[in-house]
Amino acid sequence: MASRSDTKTRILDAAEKLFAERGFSETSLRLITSKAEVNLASVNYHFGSKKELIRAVLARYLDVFMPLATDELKQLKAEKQHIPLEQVFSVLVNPLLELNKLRPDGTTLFLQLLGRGYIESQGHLRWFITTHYGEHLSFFVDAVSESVPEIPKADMFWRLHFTLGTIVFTMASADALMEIAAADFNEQNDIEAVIRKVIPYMAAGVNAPQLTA
Amino acid sequence: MASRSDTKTRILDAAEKLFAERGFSETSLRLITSKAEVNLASVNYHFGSKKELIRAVLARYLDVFMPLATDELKQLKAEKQHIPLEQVFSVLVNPLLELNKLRPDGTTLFLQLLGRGYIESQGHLRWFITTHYGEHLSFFVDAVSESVPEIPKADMFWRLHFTLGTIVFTMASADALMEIAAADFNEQNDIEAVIRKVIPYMAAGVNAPQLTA
DNA sequence: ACTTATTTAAAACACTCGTTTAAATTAAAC
DNA sequence: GTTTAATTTAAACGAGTGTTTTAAATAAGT
Repeated sequence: MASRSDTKTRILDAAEKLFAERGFSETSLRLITSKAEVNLASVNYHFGSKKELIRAVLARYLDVFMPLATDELKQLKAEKQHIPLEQVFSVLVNPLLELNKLRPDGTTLFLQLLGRGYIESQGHLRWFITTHYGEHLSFFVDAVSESVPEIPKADMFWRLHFTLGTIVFTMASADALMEIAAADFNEQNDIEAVIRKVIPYMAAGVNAPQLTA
Repeated sequence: MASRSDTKTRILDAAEKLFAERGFSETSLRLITSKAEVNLASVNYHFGSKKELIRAVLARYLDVFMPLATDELKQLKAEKQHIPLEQVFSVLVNPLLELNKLRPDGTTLFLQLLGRGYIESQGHLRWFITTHYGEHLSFFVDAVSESVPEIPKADMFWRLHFTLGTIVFTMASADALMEIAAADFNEQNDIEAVIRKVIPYMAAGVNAPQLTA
């Protein structure tokens, strides 16, 4: 069983699911390998260490998502010179939904993994993301700044991190929130609905009026 | 050394600092007790278990903060009938800053602990907070709803959780963010400055215009 | 077909964790 | 001052962790 190296894929598939659900440090290699039905040692054989497995799990999505997002943004910038802020954020929706074609629940998994990563990581993941995808990131950040040029760079720094917190936390607990919304308000949401709910919130936040003491 | 039961306090003081810095599950009892200069077993003797220690650390702040916040809000509601949303959020500022009188860096520690709690907790902390301080929480939530009555209950549910994510994430990484802001923008911020930056963001987000596809 | 390299397998290693036990110490009660 | 209770201490327990090692099985190269 487990011919050739779909072992690697089996590990990645099992790992991403468990990582998204319970976080990185709360997920043991033994749990991953038992769910993947592979041998414990194969993780270290194929990935070297748990840290590198975590990076590999994220890279599988980032390698698809980042170029897609950059492409869409470039296309939009070619069409018109000034882009409303909300539209900059909306540029991310399609690339995110593309991930569902990559794997079942790909969008949710990716966003939750990203959330876990930013929350848990003691640097190694932050470092990995910024050094491997830094250009895509700053391209996006620049586009945001151009959309609302009246906001000082320093304030923009803070507001974009607020935004990061908003989506990261929302996605890390998206499953629980969707359940509650279903029970309390008879709202049957999927991840796309949540994304479309959060975008106006973030756009309004980033573009908030200042010095309103 | 460590006469009577300031052992309990020494443990709480050391624990809250470490919990805020590195999270609950990443902080071992051995690290706590060595920083507190007490015996390892004293944690289980005084608190029963690590879980109960975590709850005790949070309760020490919540018991002060929650009544203060409710009082301020009640006072404001007595003064005028309609309160602008931003003012409802601002009600939390003074109670938060009061915590600095309780202990050095009390405000930062509390907010970071709260962030860690909401991120890490597999239920036991969420349960603890809602059952012990649920009345204060819903009193605040109701005040928010009254400030922006045009927003449907279901949308408000989502937006308040977005808000929770914003502050929780911001506070959990506040130290790192303040360092970056100092290096990149020569901004010397303290926790109060960050709070005052985030409030307009959250208020604008909660009050964002709808269906702006 | 035989050899070489790759992959899988089972077991052990070395370590950390929260918790418990039982004895020693300190404080309180009378 | 003696007895009783509360607290501190050192040591061990048992379970779980990521990683390494060694040998067996499988696939590839020639």
